Formats: sequence, structure tokens, C-alpha cells
Amino acid sequence: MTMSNTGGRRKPPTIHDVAREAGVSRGTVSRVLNGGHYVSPAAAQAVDAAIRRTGYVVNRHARSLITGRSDSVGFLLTEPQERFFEDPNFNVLLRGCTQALAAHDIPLLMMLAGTDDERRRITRYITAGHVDGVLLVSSHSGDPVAEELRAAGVPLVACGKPIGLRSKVSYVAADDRDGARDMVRHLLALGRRRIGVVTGPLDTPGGVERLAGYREVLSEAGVEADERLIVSGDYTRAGGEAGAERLLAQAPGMDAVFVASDLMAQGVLTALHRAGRRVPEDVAVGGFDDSPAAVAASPELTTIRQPWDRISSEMVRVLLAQIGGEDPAAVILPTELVKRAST
Amino acid sequence: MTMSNTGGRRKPPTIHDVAREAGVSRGTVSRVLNGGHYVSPAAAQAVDAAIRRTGYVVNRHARSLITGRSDSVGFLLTEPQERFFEDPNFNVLLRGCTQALAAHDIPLLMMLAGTDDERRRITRYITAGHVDGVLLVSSHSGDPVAEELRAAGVPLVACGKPIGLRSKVSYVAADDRDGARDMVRHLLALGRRRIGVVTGPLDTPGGVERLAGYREVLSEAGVEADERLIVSGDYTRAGGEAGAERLLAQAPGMDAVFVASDLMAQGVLTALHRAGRRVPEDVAVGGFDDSPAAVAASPELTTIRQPWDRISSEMVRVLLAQIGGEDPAAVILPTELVKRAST
DNA sequence: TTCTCTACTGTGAACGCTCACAGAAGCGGC
DNA sequence: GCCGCTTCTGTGAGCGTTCACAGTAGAGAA
Repeated sequence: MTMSNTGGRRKPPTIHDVAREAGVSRGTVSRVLNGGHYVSPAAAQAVDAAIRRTGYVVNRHARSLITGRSDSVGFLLTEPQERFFEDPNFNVLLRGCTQALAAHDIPLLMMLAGTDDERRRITRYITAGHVDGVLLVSSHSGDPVAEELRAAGVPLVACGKPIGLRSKVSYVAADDRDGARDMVRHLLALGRRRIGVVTGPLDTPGGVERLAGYREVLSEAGVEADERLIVSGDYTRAGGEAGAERLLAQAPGMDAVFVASDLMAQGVLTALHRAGRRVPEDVAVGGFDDSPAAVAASPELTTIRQPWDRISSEMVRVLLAQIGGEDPAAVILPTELVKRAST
Repeated sequence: MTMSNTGGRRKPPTIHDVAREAGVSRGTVSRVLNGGHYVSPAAAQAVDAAIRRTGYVVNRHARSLITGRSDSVGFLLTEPQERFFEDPNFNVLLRGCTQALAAHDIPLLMMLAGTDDERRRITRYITAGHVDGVLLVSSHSGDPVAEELRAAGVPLVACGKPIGLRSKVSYVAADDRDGARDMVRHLLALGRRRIGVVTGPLDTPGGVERLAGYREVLSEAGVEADERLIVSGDYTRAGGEAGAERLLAQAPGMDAVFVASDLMAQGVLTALHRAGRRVPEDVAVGGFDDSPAAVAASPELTTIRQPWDRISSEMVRVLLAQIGGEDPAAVILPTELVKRAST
């Protein structure tokens, strides 16, 4: 009964083959596979050896069919994908989540819900139980998908604090407000007093929180607030450029700018350069993110580093806990001021 | 028999429920689900209605268990992940593949094989039949993983032409050589004659092919070859900078450079600027990729656009064909010259 | 009428696993 | 001896689907 090796794939060994090979029953093999409780050392060893000899790998479909779990997790990206897909942080996050899940032998399923059609398909897919939980990456949080999935009882962890949701949603986020405070304190320590800010979109938690941190520190320091020093941006390079121009027009005496993202900060640098302002001599510029854009800029950007590697591992940790039955949780992680040439 | 809606997930309807609801047998429902052949219009309609009423979604695990297919595909990234994860093209590719697969209702599983450990785990996972096929993104192609998977009979499509593989591997690639030819012809048409080149790594197909295109056009045009005009780079910004410096030292009379990637071209611009050469007046600079770096550069880069969206959709098409039993195939897609300010 | 062919439908078996349960074996205490 | 308890093992059932097969009904041909 020889079988050709080329072309077709050979039928893989089953738990039954392993049991026969090890001289035990299916049940015993299954117990070894799932933690090894109530198995004699001799049996466990025989099974391990048989698994190695036969090259057995568990059939996840058969397992899932009976357990009801899929042992897989969705990585869901909603809404304006362009913004994310150009964001290098997205890559770090994706990689971190994939690796953290791999350590638990859980595959990550990529899901994009840009259009309404996709959103419906994916919601259906998820609520049908094809994944055990969802890692949600959404920009304008307050996402309807999150609400819907939570209502269906799907374990869910968002990246960044969701705002305006009624149901309780787990999330992991960097401490945006504290990062902003650090940056503005740094600018104050350099002797700057007319500090402008280009915020992120104010329907995002990052936009709101970073601005709040800015206001807090200035008010603590007794610097009078000046709304002309505050403009809002959209996290794009062009938005940063436009924001800086507006600031220069409204508040020519500005001696520093806190920009809510590195990409926007690049635009700010361009605009300042064009206006003949030297950085950092005339105007100090602080970014946020510590993205590759920060070191690509000239001068290199002082910025706030978000702990993306920890964010991803925490997201996975919280999600798995929730799948295991624990309650939703929020995790806020500290940021770090990275000093470079622009301040 | 009411059931709490909050908290636990309700047990989903099965094909049996649908059959009962529609007044037909499981077999008929299954036939409707899988193409609807040999089903009367009346029955098909009744089943469709029942599916809608019950909110039935097929249990993929049960299906996979019996069909032996997983109806899922792996997106495998091997080796130096850093290079890829910083490459915006990676994002476009990932998104394109995800969407193209979604159209066939096939989930994409993210797989990273950076370390040897991961490589082993993933090879095992794949050959165990947990995915039906693999989309391979590998830098230094000639990848051992590709060979191993092909040997195991796993359908596989590589992004970019694999080199030095014994087994026959499908691939989809942009026409690197032709793109290079277009760029060099463009530089010649501008009257440039001392045209330098910063190549990609010469163990990658892109590195080899783009250099070949350069040589071809110059020899066709009767321009004498000068090895001092050729330096090799590594696709990084710093590598581009170093390459340009070497070119300026070896061939000061150079009036154009063809750079094998936009990121390197940014470095080239920096070096030229430092050396006091004006772009494009003194030295014209052509890039490759049309990445965001191309428009971020100043002056904006003339470059070669690779059709990433088509590359991803073709990869999926070829892979699905191969899963369907067709032979491995190679697809080469045309590139496009994008003229901007640097030439 | 009868036979054949096509279009359609229902049924049991099987996919590979886990789970619940029953039972065996060993041990100590009465 | 019997009992209970713990540790370990094997067995049958069943998860939700597809597939092969058997069977029915109706149309058309002989």
C-alpha cells in the first residue's frame, strides 16, 4: 500500500493512530494533549514518544467542533483604513499581537471592515463564533461595531480608549494625557512660554486627551491660556503644515509647538522652515508617537514614545483573560519622553 | 424556555434547525449552501427563507472536518521582519490580500516566521493542513520555507520571483527589469549620459533585475558601461546615503542616478544636497516603488510605481487556482513611470 | 403500458476529537 | 474481609457538517 509522495498530501495521523502506537486509548492521548492531568507518567511518556514518531498534530476543526471554541482571534480594523495602513504603529501593533498570540498557539485572523458591506459580513462572521474574541483597532472610537459585538457577548479589547460607548469595553491605551503633560513640561523647562498645540482629531481619544494634558500643565504653571495657540489637526502631514500656518498667523510670537503626532510634526517643520523660523532656536517642536517619521525629520524630533510592544501584549493578555471568563478591564500604560534635536 | 440575552452566547442554529424550519432534509439545505445544484426552486427558496429567519451561519469547523479543507489561507512573512514592517508596501499588500480573500469568504491567517523556532512551529502548522495554501512574503527569496512547503505539497504563491529554488513555485511580481528600463530610458531622454545606479541587495530578485534593466538600456543606447557608476545598497535610507557618497567619489561627473528604492533615494537626495549638487539641475534622481517616501522627499521623486493592488489580487487568484488543482504559475505585472520633480 | 433517464430528496455513515461516565487498581482504615 | 477514596484508563456518544447512496416522481420514448 505505497503512496506517491509527490503531488497529493498524505493523510495525516489521527489521535487514534497515536493511541495505537502508544498502546493506550484515545482518551489518554487526549488527556496528555490537554494538560496531562490524571495521566500516569509512564503513559504520558509513551504518548509523547508516539506523537513524535507519528508526527501527529491535533486537528483543530475536530476539536473546535466539540469544544465550541475556535481557538483563534480576530484582528479587526474598522473604518478609514488608509490612515492606519500608512501608520507604522499599525505594523508594530499587528506584529506584537501576532507574536503574543502565537505564544499561546492561537492564530490571528485579519479582518477589515471598511465598507458597510464588509462590516455586516464580519459582524456576522464573528458573532457566529468563528473567532473566540476580537482585537479591535478603530480610529474614531465609539465604534458601532464594538457596541454590536459586546451586545452579542463577544470578548473584545480595543486599542485606545473607546469614547461614548454604553457597554463596557476592555481597552489598552498609552497614557496620552500624561505623555502630553511630559512634553509640555519639557517645553516649559526649556524656558518657552508661548506654546502652541496642533491637536489630533477631537473625536478621537488621543486628540482629546493630549489636548487636556497640554491645558493642565499650562494652567498648573500659571501660564495664561490663549485659544489662538490651539489649532486642531487630522494626523496627516498636510494637516500639520496647515495647522502651523494658522498658528503662525494667529500667534506670531509662538516659541514652541506641541504637535499631537510625528507625521503632523513633519508638516509643522516644513511650514516653520518656509516661514523662516529656525528649529529649535526660534520655535521648539515636540511630536508624539516616536514613529520612524520622528528620526526621518530634520531636525530629528523630540517626541513621546508609546509602548506599542507592551500595548499589543497587554491587549492579548486582557483578551485571553476575558475569553477565559474574566470581566472587561482597562489598562493604561506609561509613555516616555524621547529628547532629540527639535527642542 | 427563555434564555438570558446578556452574558453567555446563545447556542447558534444548526443545519438541522434550518431543515426543520424549511420542511426539507439536511441534505437539501447542504446542497443549497454549496451551489444549489440538484435543488428545486421551491426548496431553494424555502431554505433561503429559513436561513434568514433563523440567522443560520455555517459551522466551518464541522464542514472542514469532513471536507478536509480549512477554507483559510496563511499570510506568511519570513525573515527580517523589520524591513517589511517598515515598508508601506507591506501594508498595501496585506490589505489587498485580505480583501481579495474576503471576496471568496476565506479568512487570512497572519503568520510570522522570524526565528527558527517560529519557522518550525509554522511549518508544522501549515503542513498539518490548518490552512489550504500560503501567500509568502519573503525578502531574500530562495527561502528554505518555500522549498519545504512545496515539498509537502502545500499550495504556495510568493510575492516576487524566488531565486535558487529547485521546486516549482508560483509567484507574482512586478516587472522589475522593465521598470528599470523605463526609468533609465527616461533619464537618457532628458539628455543625461553619466547615469549612476544604487542597486538593491543582489541576493534579491529586485536587486538583480533592476540592475539588469539598467545595463540593458545603456548598452542598447550605446553608452559605454562604467563600473564606477554602479554601487549596491540595502534598501535603507542610510544605505542610499552611503551609496551616493561612493558614487560622488568614484564618478564626480555623474549627472543622474537611478536608485532601486524610494527609501534609498531619500538618502541619495540627502547626500547630494550635502555635496552641493542641485536636483534635478545637476543630478537627476529616479527612485523605485512609489512609496509615500517618494512624495515626502524634496524634491518629490520621479519613480516607478509597482501595481501593489494588482499584485495582491493576482497572488490570491493564483493561489486559489492552485488550491483548486491547477499547476503553479508565474505572473509578471507591468510597472508605471511616475514623473515628479526630481528628474 | 413499461422502461429509461433525469431531476430531485432523504438517510445513514463518517470526519477526529472531547467529554462524561463507568470501571479498574492500589491503598489505607475499620 | 469490606469499604471508601484517589488515581488512572477505556468506551460510547455526540459535536455539525458533507458525501455516497438509495429511492421517488415525472417526463419522454418505445
